Amino acid sequence: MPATSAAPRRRSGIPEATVARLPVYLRVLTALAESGTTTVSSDGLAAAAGVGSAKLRKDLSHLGSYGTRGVGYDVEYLVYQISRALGLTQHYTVVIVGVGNLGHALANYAGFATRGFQIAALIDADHRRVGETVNGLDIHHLDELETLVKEHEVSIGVIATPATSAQEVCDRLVACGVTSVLNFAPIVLSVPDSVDVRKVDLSIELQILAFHEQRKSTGAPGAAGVAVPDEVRTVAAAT
Amino acid sequence: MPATSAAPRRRSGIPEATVARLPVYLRVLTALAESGTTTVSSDGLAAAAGVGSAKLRKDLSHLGSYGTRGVGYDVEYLVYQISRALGLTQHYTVVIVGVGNLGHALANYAGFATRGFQIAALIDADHRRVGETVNGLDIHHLDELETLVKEHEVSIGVIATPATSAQEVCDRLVACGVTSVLNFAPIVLSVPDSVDVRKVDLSIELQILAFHEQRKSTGAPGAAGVAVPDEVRTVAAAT
DNA sequence: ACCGCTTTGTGCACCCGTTCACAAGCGGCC
DNA sequence: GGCCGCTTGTGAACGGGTGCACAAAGCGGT
Repeated sequence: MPATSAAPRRRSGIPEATVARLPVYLRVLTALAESGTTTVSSDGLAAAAGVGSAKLRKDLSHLGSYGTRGVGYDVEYLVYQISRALGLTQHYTVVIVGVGNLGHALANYAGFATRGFQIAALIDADHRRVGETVNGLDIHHLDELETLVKEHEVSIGVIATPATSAQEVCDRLVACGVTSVLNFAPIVLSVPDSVDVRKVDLSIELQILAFHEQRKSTGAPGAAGVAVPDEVRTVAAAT
Repeated sequence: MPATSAAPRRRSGIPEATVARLPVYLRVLTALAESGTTTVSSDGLAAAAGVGSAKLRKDLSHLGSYGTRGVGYDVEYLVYQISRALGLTQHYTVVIVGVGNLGHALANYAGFATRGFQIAALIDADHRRVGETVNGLDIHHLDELETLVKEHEVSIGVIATPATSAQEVCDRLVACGVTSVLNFAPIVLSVPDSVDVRKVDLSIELQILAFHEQRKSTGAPGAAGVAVPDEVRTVAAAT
C-alpha cells in the first residue's frame, strides 16, 4: 500500500511543516556564519529565509529556547541545534541509482557531502557505463545493488532512473534494507508504510507554475463564482 | 526588499493543495489512457495516485462534476478537464539558464515538451558552451538573455545556475517580463509579489529524509535488520 | 540600581485542508 | 418498469498550521 502524503506522524515533537523549513533556516544560517555574522534576530533570519518572523520563532521554539530576548539568536549555536534536530549530526550513506543526465548532476552536487551525506555508490543498468568515474565515484552495475547497499549500510536510496524501472529499483532497495527513498522518476512509488518516500518532479512543478500563469493571463480581477470560460484570453500568443 | 510570500493564494477557485496534486492525477490518467482504460473509479485512480479516494473526489469536485455516479470517470474527458484547469491547453515558453549537469538533464527531460512546455532557449554564462547543441537546442550566451526572452515571449524561467549567480539571473528574467520562476539553485530568491517562484532543492529533500531516518533509528530497532550506532541519545526532557 | 528599548516565546483565534459518512444519482438486471 | 448495487459529490466534524498580539526577559545606558 502506498504510504505517501503527510501522515500525522507526531512521534517526534516537531511538526512536519516545521521540519520542511528547518533546512532552509540552516542554509541561511551557514551563509550568515560564513559572512562573519555571529548574531541574528528572528526578523532578519525570517526575511532571509522568506518566511514570516512569527512563524520562524514558532518553528525554532519547537527545538527549544535557544534565543536570547532582546538580542536574537547566536548563529553558530543555532546551526548546531538545527543540525542536531534534523539528525545531521549522524552520517547517512546514500546510493544513486541511474547515472543519466540527472544522476550525473546529483553525483556532482556539492550539497550532499557538505551536509553529512556520503555517496556510497553510483549504480546504473548500462554495462557500458560501468567502470566510468563521476566526481571521483565509480559506477557499478545494477546487479551489485544488493551487495553494495548491505556492505555500506546504505539507508537512503536516490532513484534517478527512467520511470519504467523506478518501481523495480525501489522494490530492490527496500528489500535490502533501505528505509528512505528520494525519487526523481515521474511515477508514484509503492512502498511499505515503514519506508519514507519523497519525490521531486520537475514536470509537476512546471505545471503548477502554468496554473498560476493562466490565472495571471486571464486578467481575473474579482471573479467570484463564475462562468467557466471555455476559452482563455491569451495576451499575445497566436501560433 | 520584497521577501517571498508563502501566503495563502486564494485568488482562484481551486485550492493550492489541490493544484499541487492535479498534475499527479493527470500523469496517472494519461498512463491509463495509453493502456487502453476508458473509465476509472475514484478508488482506482486514488490508489494509483497514492492518495485517499475522498481527497481525490473532493479535488476533482473543485473543477466541476465530471464523473458519472455508479460508473466513475471517463479517462479521456478527465484528462482534458484537468489539463484545462491547469492551463495546459495554453502554450508556455520556457528558458533554461545554466547548462551544467542539471541544465543538461532538464533540456533532455521529456516531461517538458509532452505537456505543452516549449523550451525556447538554453542559456549559459560560459562562452565555451555557446554554440553547443543539447537535445536539438542551441546554447546561447547569457548576454542574449533579454533578447531571447522578449523575442520568444517567454513566461517561465528555469534557473539551473550555481547559487552565486541565481539571484542576478532571476532579477534579469523578472526585469524583462518573466512572471514565473522555477529555481533549482540552493538559495532563497527575492522577487516582486507579482512573480511566482517555486524551488526544487535536492539538499533540502535529503535533509527531511534524514530527519525521519533519525526518528526511526532512535525509536524501535529491529525492523529491517540494519544495525545503526545509537550514540545520538541527546534527547532533552520532553516536558 | 533602575528604566526603557528590544526581541523572544507563546496563548489564542482563525483558516485551510483532510477525513468521515451519507444522500443523491446512474446503470443494469430481473 | 421498478428495484438494487455501485460510485460520485458534498456537508460537517476534525486537526494541524498560520498570524496576531502581548507578556516575559535580557541588555545597555544613565
